[in-house]
Amino acid sequence: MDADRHIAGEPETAEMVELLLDLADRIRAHSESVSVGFDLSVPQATALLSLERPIPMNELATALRCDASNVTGIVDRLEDRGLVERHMDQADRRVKQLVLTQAGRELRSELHQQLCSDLPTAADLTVGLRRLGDLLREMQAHA
Amino acid sequence: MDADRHIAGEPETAEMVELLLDLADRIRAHSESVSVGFDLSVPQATALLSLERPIPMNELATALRCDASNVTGIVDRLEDRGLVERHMDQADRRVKQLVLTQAGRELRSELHQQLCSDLPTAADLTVGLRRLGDLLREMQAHA
DNA sequence: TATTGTTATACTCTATAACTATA
DNA sequence: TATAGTTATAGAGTATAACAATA
Repeated sequence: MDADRHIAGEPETAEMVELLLDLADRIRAHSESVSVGFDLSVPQATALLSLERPIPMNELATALRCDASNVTGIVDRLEDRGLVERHMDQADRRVKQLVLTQAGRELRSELHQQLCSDLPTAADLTVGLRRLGDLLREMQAHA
Repeated sequence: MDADRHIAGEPETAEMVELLLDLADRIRAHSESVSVGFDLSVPQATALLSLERPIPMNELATALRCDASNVTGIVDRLEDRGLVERHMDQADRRVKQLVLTQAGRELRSELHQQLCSDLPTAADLTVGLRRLGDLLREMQAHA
C-alpha cells in the first residue's frame, strides 16, 4: 500500500482531510436520516437534544452555531408541535427559558435512543469502537 | 476517571454518539468556515472538490447526496462565476459533462489546500493524527 | 448603552412533481 | 419505456439589519 511510504506533510494531511470529511458526512447523513424519521430537521433534532434541561433562546443559538434570529423560527415549529414551551424568566424579563413538554421529553428520549442504537451499524464502528472512543475523548480534551 | 469502569452497552454508546456528533459538527463548521472564505456554500465547495475530473450532473447529485433537481441551481451559480462549464457528451446527447475552467481549477486547488492546512489546527488533530488515520482507513474499508 | 428576542428581507438548499429531449 | 437534465413550487435554514422591551 502507498499509505505506508508517504512523505510526511501534505500528502498524508490531504488523505486525512478526505477521510474526516467523509466520516463527518456519513455521521451527518445518519443523524439526518434518524431526524427525518421523527419528522424533524437536523437543527430541530439538535435543539431537542440540547434541551436536557431548560435553557434560554440565547444559549440554544450558541448550541446550534447559528444567529439568534434563526432560533425563533426553529422553536416556533417545535412549539407548534407541542414539544417545547417558552417560559418567562423571573430574574430577567427579557429572557425566555425553553422547556420540553412531556411529549418533548418522550420524543427526545426516543431520538437519543435511536441515534445510539443505529450509529454503530451506520458507520461500522464495531471495528475500532473502543480505540476510537479513546481518541475522540483525547481530541475533545484538546479542542 | 469514570470512563474506565463503564458497563458495556448503552452508556458507552451514548458517549460515543455525543463525541462523534460533536466531531462531525466541528469538521462541518471548519469546512463551512473555509468555504465561506471563498464565497462558496458547502454544497458548492463540495461540488468543486468533486470535479477533479469531468463528471455528469447525474454523478454530482450522487456525490452531493441530494436530488438531481438541486444540482441545476448549484451548477448554475458556479457557472455564473465562471468556475464550471457544461459540455455536451458525444456518446449520449442527454448528458452534460461538468468541466472546471482554469479559474475553477485554481479555486479548487486553493480550497483543497486551505482545508488541509487548517484542519489540524481546527480539530487539534496533532494529538493522534496517525492513529486516527489508521482507524479511519479501517472504518472506511468496512463502510 | 447593552442585551434578549422578534420581525423583515433575501439567498441557498431541499424534495416532489411535471416537463423536454433523448435513449 | 426509461433516463438526463430542467423547471416550478413550497418549506426550511442562514445571515443581516432594524426594532421593542428590558437591563
